[in-house]
Amino acid sequence: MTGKREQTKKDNRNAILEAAREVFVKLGYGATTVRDIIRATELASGTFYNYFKSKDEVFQAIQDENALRVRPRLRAERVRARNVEEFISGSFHTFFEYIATDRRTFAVIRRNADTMRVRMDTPEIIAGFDELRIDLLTAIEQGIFPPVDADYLMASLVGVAFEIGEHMLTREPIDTKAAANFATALFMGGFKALPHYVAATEAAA
Amino acid sequence: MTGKREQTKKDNRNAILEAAREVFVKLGYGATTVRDIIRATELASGTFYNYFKSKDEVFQAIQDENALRVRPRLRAERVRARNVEEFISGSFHTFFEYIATDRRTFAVIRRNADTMRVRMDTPEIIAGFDELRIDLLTAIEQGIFPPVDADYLMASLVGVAFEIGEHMLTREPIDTKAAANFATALFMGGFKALPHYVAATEAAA
DNA sequence: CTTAAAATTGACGCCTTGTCTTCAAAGACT
DNA sequence: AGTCTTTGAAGACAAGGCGTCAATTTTAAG
Repeated sequence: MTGKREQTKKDNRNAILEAAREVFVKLGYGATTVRDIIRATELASGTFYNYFKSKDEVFQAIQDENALRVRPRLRAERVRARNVEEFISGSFHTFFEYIATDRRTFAVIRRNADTMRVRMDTPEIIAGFDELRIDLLTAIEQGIFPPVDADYLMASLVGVAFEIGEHMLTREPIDTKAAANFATALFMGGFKALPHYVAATEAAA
Repeated sequence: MTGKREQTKKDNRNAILEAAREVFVKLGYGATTVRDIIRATELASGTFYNYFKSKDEVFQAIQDENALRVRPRLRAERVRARNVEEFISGSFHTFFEYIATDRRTFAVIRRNADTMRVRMDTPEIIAGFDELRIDLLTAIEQGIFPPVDADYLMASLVGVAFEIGEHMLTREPIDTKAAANFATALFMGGFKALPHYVAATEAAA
């Protein structure tokens, strides 16, 4: 017995999310209203607010779901890595393949005519960044990576991934391998030149 | 004689922009309304629309002004460069110093609680990116740079600049030189490893 | 001084927002 | 099965934003 109450709750939430995805792509994030979203469902306007506080929160929920889909893959890739190259190369390949495959989802993420860029501050996405930073620190401790500034390195990886990812999608045909190779080569060469670094807290210890 | 009409026109426009900067920082981009902006001036609501179509357009105008402030400096740095290192290093130093200095302006640019990230698609900013791409292509032609994928390289530079820039601002004290050195080293090392590349159009010729 | 053009004003109609009361359906208890 | 309680969907409502426009003031020109 599932409990009818629980079931409709899930159904309604999904209906709203699905409608939101649809409408965000069609109208763009900025132009869509909460009413646009519920109008695309069978529900009443007041019901929306039982599930989300605003259209922003729906957007976050969608982003979180996206992040949850890629994060485990990225994580697995990094844990499996036995050296720097596998770490970097695996991450880029996975990420680029994801955004190339999941185009429909990425359409929501991507630049909209009247909104900014990627929403990067949802809990899940932040958690993903943190995970990356910790994995980098671990790799440095284990001597897989040279002791560079993990925070800046993370920032660089993220920046390159998103920017190249976006350019990659504008090319025809979409070549995720070429994009990943470019990014990987950049970092593989760059590592050797990076200034070595000891975090302030560790230096004090 | 300046012409009184022209003068008040400029004054009004500036008043709106100044009020907008103030309000965007205070309330965040998403939460501010056109009314909030004009309320922070002496003007009437209708007047706003003689100058801008929406709050979005005001935001763009602010971004454009910002871009116009940095672009010439970046350009000069690149034109002066006699080799790869000067090109890269000069650009990063200039950019990081700019965002560190002009904090108030950057506060508008930076992540807001309820909006996304940087608006990257205003005409001036796009022009700035284009300028960078062209400078890169020129440098490649002149043999200063190896023949790499200029588009991806530009994307990487931009991604790294913005992401590291943001992290840099969270550290105390703010060390623009260290940030620039990190980014420069990454690319200096990375270059040598990048796959050589001939753009499709040129390859066809 | 008169007339024409330009630009500002603020009220207006339309729309969205988030809230709140009402009420039907689901589940609990006997 | 019958009654009571709780949940949550519904949809009306007040508050307030949006963009427009006729009226009015301000500047420039003749």
